[in-house]
Amino acid sequence: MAQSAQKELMRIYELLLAAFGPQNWWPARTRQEVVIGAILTQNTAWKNVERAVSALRRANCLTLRRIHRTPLDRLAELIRSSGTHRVKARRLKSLAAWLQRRFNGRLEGLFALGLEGARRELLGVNGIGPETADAILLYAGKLPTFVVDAYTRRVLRRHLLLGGQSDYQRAKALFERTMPPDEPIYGEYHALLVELGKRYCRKRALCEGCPLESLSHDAGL
DNA sequence: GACCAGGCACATC
DNA sequence: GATGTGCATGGT
Repeated sequence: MAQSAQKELMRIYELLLAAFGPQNWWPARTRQEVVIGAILTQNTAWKNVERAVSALRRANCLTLRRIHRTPLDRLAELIRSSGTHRVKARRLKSLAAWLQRRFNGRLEGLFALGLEGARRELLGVNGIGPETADAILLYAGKLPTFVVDAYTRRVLRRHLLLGGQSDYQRAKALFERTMPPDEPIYGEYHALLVELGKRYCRKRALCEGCPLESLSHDAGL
């Protein structure tokens, strides 16, 4: 089973890569921008995040140090377009304050703890859950941790690689058990799954034309 | 005018 | 431990 799951996951990866091409995530200029974007994109379409990032850039506020020094209300106004802006402003502030306090404002200090240590630290910060933590570790820290989102779980269930109660950890463990810990591939794979979801997972409709249609267990997403 | 988007925290059962 | 709800804007 482990062997076949591995083949299945690699097959899915190859099909998605062939269909969509490399996604080259994360779309950001700096590591701090990745971290900020990871908070802003929570439950939000990326297009709306881009507006918020642009506003932060115009305000010269696209680092955690600057965010740390920006008043909450001002910050919330800058990121309004990303939705739940008051919540996200609080989360960005708590993250920036924590990084300043704990690592003197430097992400290097965090990532130097290694994957497990840095992950534990991040999960202790208000507003950072498993998915956001893994996105930060993978795309900003270049550490090989797999990012699981709702689409990913749906794909795994659909292809019978996971049962009905597929929580975050189970899905993540499945990928990391069956694929070598390769950071570029993990990054590309997650991005491809998001792209798949965006194109074919709307409204639970059967996914006609989905690149995974040819796979045995696929009956739509 | 619904419904959704690259979630998370918190309350409740 | 599972499920429900608030957060809130902009696109379809």
